[in-house]
Amino acid sequence: MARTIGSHSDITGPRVREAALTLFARHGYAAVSMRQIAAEVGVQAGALYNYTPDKQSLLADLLAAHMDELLVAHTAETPKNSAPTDALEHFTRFHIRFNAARADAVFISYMELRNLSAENFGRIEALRRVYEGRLEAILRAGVASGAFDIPDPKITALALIAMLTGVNTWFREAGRLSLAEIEEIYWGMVRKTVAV
Amino acid sequence: MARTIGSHSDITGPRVREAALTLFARHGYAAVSMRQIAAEVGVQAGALYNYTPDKQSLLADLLAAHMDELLVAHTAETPKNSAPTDALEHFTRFHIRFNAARADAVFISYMELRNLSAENFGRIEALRRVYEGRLEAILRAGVASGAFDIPDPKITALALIAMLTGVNTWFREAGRLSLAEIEEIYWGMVRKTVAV
DNA sequence: GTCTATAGAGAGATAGAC
DNA sequence: GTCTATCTCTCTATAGAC
Repeated sequence: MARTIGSHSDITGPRVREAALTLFARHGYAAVSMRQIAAEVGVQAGALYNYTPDKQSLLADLLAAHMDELLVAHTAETPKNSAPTDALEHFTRFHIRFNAARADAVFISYMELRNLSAENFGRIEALRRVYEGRLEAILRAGVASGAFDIPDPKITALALIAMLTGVNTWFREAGRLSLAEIEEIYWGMVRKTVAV
Repeated sequence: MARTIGSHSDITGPRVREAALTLFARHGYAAVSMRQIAAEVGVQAGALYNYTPDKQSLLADLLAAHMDELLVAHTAETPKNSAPTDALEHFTRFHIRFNAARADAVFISYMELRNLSAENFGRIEALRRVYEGRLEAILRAGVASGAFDIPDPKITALALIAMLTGVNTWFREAGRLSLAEIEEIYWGMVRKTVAV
């Protein structure tokens, strides 16, 4: 990769995070060296330290940014005051669509938590619990209104999220099913799971 | 850890695999050194090479052994000629119970596939597909008999396995729910998911 | 079968020139 | 802001003594 002398902080910064995300997802955090990331970006390893204090912070920032984006997008796209069934359908479709568009970030969000410091781990986990809490709230509202029959809303929330996130392990753009078809199938399963 | 001079191949071998399993699950394959494994066992790093040709084979053997155990146990414990609903209930309970008892092995089976050579990866994946195929066959039999209503048995098989395996991410022996209660809740969800 | 010692490669991070 | 050079450490794997 060609490079020029001079100032590139506005370009190089995002490229570093992008390269780290891709490489961490493909080979794992511990297996990727700073030199590999630098090579992908087209700089020398030392230059990376203009953008991150160390390797661990690079990972933590990627995970935190992903969780932030998830919560912000979910808030922005969620209609207010929906009936529980509508809210659950929206959550289902949002989750599949959002995660399918960010396969690498979702992957490292599950795989690389153990490589975070205790403090960073706590921060990321708290954000994840907020997201899980939103689904749980939808389920509880549906139970309260009589729309859903669920013995344990917390467990059901975790079970549904695991089921939906599982799409990422096999979904391929060129596969047998389109994302729209997958949304339909999964919404059908979610709907029946909570049905009275 | 104390150690003695002499021959211990029958003891040390299993201890090496045990230590590797625990450490790989806790810190990740790439982050664990042969020295750490040796220290856990109570030998020097060089001695490990009496039990594995290299680090990669150690991982591959752990994953292959886990998948073999899974298929053997599932075959042994599965009643013959069950009605689809009974077979599905058995699969659900078996999966939860088997995986809860082997959290470390399940974890690395999902997390460390990318650290396998292409050949080892193909071998492990084939075993996994056999297991998924058994659930899919149950679902298809239920559709054929009219017991289940499922738009896409392959996708439903993957979705249910993801849901069931998700238990491992939060289940703790000392937690709010016993494994028996969890089995009940999940069987309730599975039953409704496939219901006519 | 395990030890000690080490070869050889590669890691993360820093210093100083430009 | 990036480079080159390097410090210091750790890694996998092997050799040879016991």
